[in-house]
Amino acid sequence: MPKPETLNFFNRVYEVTKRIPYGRVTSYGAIARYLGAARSSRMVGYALNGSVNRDDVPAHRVLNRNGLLTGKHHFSGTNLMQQLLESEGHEVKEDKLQNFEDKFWDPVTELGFS
DNA sequence: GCGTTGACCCTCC
DNA sequence: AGGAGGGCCAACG
Repeated sequence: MPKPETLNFFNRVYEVTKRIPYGRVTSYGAIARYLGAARSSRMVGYALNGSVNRDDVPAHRVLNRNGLLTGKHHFSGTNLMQQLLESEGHEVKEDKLQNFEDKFWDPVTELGFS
């Protein structure tokens, strides 16, 4: 995360989201904690709403704490988010990612504190 | 500048 | 164990 001061909340969310490795997923709360705004998890989703138009931000790799595809409704197609996840080797059933904890990627743990 | 809104999360019945 | 409700905080109108 370069220059946190000059980057607003949205851009910081983008930076973290872009660093999610292929085949891994994370949660809104994890990103929020990494940004130091543990109570602003809703804003993470709000920010991703603007980033979904950006093709450089893999917003489909961000789920809620239960591994549920809560934001699938904001994608172009209803099942686009699920198909993107399935194309990365994930297993989605009933809008919920299977084996979520195993594929979970915590930026605080993986990237460490900024 | 105030009131509403939300791709969430935690706590309490 | 499961559901309902409140809290948070930044962006939007």
